[in-house]
Amino acid sequence: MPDTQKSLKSALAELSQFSIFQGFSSAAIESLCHEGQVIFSPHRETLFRFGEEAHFFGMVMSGAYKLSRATPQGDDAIVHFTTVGDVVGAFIMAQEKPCYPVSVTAMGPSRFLKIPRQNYLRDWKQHSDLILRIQNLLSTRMSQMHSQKALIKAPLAAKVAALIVDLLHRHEDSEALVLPLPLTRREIADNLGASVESVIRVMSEWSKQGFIQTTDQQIRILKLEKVIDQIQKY
Amino acid sequence: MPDTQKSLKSALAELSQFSIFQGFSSAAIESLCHEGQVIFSPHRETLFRFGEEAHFFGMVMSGAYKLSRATPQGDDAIVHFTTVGDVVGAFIMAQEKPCYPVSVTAMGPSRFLKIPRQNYLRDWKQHSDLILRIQNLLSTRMSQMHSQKALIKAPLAAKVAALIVDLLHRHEDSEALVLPLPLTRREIADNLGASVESVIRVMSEWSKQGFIQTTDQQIRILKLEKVIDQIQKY
DNA sequence: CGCTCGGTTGATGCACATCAAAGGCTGTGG
DNA sequence: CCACAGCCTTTGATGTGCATCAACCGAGCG
Repeated sequence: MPDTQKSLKSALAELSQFSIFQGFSSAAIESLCHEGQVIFSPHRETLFRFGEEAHFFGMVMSGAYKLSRATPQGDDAIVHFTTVGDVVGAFIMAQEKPCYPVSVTAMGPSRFLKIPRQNYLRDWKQHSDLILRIQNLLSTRMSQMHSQKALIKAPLAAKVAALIVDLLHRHEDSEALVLPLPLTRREIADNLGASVESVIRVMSEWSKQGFIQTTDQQIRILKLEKVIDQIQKY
Repeated sequence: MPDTQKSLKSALAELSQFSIFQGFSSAAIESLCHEGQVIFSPHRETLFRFGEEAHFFGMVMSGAYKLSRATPQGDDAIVHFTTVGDVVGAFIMAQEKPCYPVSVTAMGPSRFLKIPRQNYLRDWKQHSDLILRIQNLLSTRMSQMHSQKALIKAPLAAKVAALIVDLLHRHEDSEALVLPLPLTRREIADNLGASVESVIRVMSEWSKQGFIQTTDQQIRILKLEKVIDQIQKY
């Protein structure tokens, strides 16, 4: 038995935990993920590249990935951070000859369930509740982009604060005070359209004030209220 | 026969033109839009308001609407411009108690097909190809937001140019050189997160150069290549 | 040990916001 | 019919948040 299938079989129990598969039997999940693979991505490995033809979609099983795009200036703009349980690429599967609209790169060691487009066209498309779940994920993402857009004119501190709060809320356990993904200042900057230095100036001020604390890429929030205050302040 | 139903009946022929209803029979469309109304919105009338419970979704039949959100500073951020054929609010219909994530306001006199949420839950949800079409519209919108995000660090001129080019491409006939909606400098500014004055400075320069020309809110592009150049230039 | 990567700090400059003032145009009410 | 208010556009003067540039430190790593 090839390695990939073995890994899929052994992952079945894990898969049934994810909200997208809630209420599906093991057999149903197995059929939906037929020929799928659990991919291990080391830190900074790129899973899909912007513009490539999209033969696969899938779901983040552990860790996190950033969705990014090259800017005309040559650097990257991070469009979205995907975390555990997020679906990637599913909503372009129905297009004729879909191409990835963003590059997908691991942030820290991560695992991804990679499913052939075939499956989408054959199985997923027909399950209207499956499509609706995907649509809900997509619409959450959309609404998050909207919130971010509402802050364009706000000072940088507000944007950073909003990003932190958003990422914090992704945790299942809503009491958690640690961001669910390793995040460098550069990545924050690339997501907000700011420079690294400016982000650093904002965040080291907060560190001094004791609002947050970072130990190698892990950001811990000490005074959440204070951070939330920054969003409104102007 | 009440006025609203009459207007729906008489609109059936028109409805069948829209891509979302392609391939559906008159009877099918009528059932999908059962109890729907064609709403006429005068300029600047607000159809839905941010945060309100969403009892309706629908489609732009003529004119255009802006989707906006209040910023913490009190002014509005325009999140998206919807034009003819766009669907509004459909992707939140499947949520338990959906609320509009944006306000929807007419730009110039417009018409909107307003459909009760009921219909979505009863009919639309089951038609998986209908959902897929909506998903495609949504994913187009998403990808447009991504492009815009890739330009955050670009100079204002590039953002304005990109917006104009994007709106121009919405026309069925791709040769058209007039924007498909009346657009004030303030709306452009609110969409890009810039100040009115800055937008004006960029655009009046282009007018002087003869790239564009505006006669009461109607923006005509005279030298498309020159405008496109602005996106890359930095 | 040189390399890359992440974080930090200070000096300088610019793109754009802000403020102020004015003119045209439309609708509205006295 | 005129006055007035609101909206859109425009232009100039002034200010500032943040980018940019430059330099340095510590940690991990082949």
